Amino acid sequence: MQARRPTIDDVARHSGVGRTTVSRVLNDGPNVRPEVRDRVWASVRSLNYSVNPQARSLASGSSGLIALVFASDFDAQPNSFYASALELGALRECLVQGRHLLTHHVPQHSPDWKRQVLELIRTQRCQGVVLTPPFSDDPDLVKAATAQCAVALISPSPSTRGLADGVGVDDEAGGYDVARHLLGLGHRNLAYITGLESHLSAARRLEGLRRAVKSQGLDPASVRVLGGDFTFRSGVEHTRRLLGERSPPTAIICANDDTAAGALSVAHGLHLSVPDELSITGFDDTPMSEIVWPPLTTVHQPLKDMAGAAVSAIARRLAGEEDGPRFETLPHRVIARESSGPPGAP
Amino acid sequence: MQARRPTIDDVARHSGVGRTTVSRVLNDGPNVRPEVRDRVWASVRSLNYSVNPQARSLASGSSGLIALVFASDFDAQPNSFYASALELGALRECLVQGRHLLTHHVPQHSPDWKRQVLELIRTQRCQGVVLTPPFSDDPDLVKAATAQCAVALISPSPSTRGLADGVGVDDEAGGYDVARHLLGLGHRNLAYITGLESHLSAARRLEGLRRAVKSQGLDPASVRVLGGDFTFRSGVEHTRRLLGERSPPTAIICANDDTAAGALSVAHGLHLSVPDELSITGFDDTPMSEIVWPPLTTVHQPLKDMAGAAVSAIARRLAGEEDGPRFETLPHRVIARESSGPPGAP
DNA sequence: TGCGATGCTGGAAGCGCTTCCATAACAATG
DNA sequence: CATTGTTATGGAAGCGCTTCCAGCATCGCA
Repeated sequence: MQARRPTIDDVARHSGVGRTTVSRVLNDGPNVRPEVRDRVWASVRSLNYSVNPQARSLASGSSGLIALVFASDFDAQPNSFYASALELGALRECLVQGRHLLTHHVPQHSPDWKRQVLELIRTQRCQGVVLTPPFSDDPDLVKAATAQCAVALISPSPSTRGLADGVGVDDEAGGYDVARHLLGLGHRNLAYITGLESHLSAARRLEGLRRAVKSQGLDPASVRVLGGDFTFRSGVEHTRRLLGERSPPTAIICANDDTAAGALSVAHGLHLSVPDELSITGFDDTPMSEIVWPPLTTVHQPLKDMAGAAVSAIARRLAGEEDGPRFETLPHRVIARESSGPPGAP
Repeated sequence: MQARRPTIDDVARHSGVGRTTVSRVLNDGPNVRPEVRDRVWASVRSLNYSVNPQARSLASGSSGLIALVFASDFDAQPNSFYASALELGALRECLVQGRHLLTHHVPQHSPDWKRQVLELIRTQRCQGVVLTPPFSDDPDLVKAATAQCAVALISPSPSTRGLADGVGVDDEAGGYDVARHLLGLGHRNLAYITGLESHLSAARRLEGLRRAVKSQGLDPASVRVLGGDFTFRSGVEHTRRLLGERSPPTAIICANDDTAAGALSVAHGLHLSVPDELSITGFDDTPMSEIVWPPLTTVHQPLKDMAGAAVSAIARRLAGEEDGPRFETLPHRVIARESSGPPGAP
């Protein structure tokens, strides 16, 4: 498509220095006189030179690649807002770190998903991998990945926190906080639609919820818990079931915004007024929570920052600046919107 | 992190053949006896060898990289469902083609966005680039990109169709079809909230809309048109304005699902019943259209397939199998859901 | 039986970089 | 002024592949 591109040797010749010196300049290395440095940069500009990343990777023995792995089928719609937010955050930090991001979606229901993740790392020579839930909760996978490259986990459960660096919010506290919010509004009859069983951070939210209920002097066992899977559909199904019960809950806490949107949709279908007849809350504060009607009360998670922090943890580790696995807790907060209100209001 | 990985020479030694032969086997080249081929594959497996992609790129002089470029700020929420669907489709096809995808988000409001896109292609040695709207509508950018690598456009307007391969639906027909749907329900007072001005395919939808209106014997000029920008927010603002008019439209056609969600949200806020008092339609059929209440009538676009087709067009072109720029039209269809109905119904 | 055509194979030369190491220039020390 | 460091610099050896090309069997056909 075009003429031969200039190489480092062209730059060296053009600026009258050795190839090694050019390399030093390009990599901000030491021991180059300022005037030489300037001369080299001038040649780079005048030749419109840019380093060949492939050659650099080969020579330096490091690919610069960081994989971001999602558990989602190619054919199903992934939890787009969640995934996009993480991807954007990771992308931005990779730019800063001069690394490349390799986004990958692994069908979580395929029998060999672990192998697929590990193969990706192996064949692409990834130097780091960011695992998202529920992959970040799987000790086997995390251990195997750690043997191959630097690993950072998004919202890992306690079972994997000791195995690799991680970032996330305090899920238990998040669950506690939404529950307190609802209890404070006067709700006494709560239900929780969980995420996938394998996704332990959704389970931690439940623990927090129970703690809040107990702190109110209520029986934690009175909270109905239904096993969802983070999808809109599971919100629909479980909400239908809940509202068909003899004494339906006055508030449904959902493990994420998608599920809450499903719950909301059922309420609309039954002509229930939200929040007057039913309060519904989500989790994550994805844009979806402002798109549905009424806007969702939810727990904000700084997803982009989390992904960025994961990438920079990997970068630090590759630079040898870390010792033991470290978990970084980012702040969450309850965002009260219109989907929650006092129970039994007119 | 681990011992030296086996190289092609290790495989050659292990299977007792020359390095060249191994390379031939790995690349499915001709002129290798079946028994030798088997022997080499056996060695590959037993050594757990995998090609070093960096070395391969350098030696073959081709990076295998295809860039997927979106116009969106890192800090703003992109149109996630739209972007995710395209990314997934591109990702899958890249897997098939043995290429790598480089997703990139360029702030469309930065002054040098064109340069940014071209720099990405240049510095990363991309062999192909998939441009999404509104980048796919910019003749300058498309021309410049074509000079550097293979280009495929998502939903290009007529102004860029001749410049590079493209895929998309027939936007004009899509606009025509939703409009016919609404006219068929009895609506006579329509409004259209467009996408960004720079996004010409949204303008084509308007042309179709006008054609439908005219075919009904109405004055195309009677259709109110407001200049949105594809965001939820613009749906909110313009719908507020429209509903504040003396004779508000009975149906609002939005340039995409996000905008329609915004319109829906205003209707809810005003306690307007949708579709009885106001019909609202979207475009794209992203999952969002099933998440909002009531579910959106919208025009389905096969986004994943479009992205896949774009990648494979690039692959064909790189293989030298193409001649002139070709535009591939994929089928669209109106998905009638509950957000549209006869006007003025009880 | 002879001889060009064809099939199979491997040696060797790169691809464009980083990095080890030797060398040169110069400053600092006794 | 000789000696030891320190700072700059470039030569050369790879990194792990692909690919050109030469070499040798083998084959078909006259």
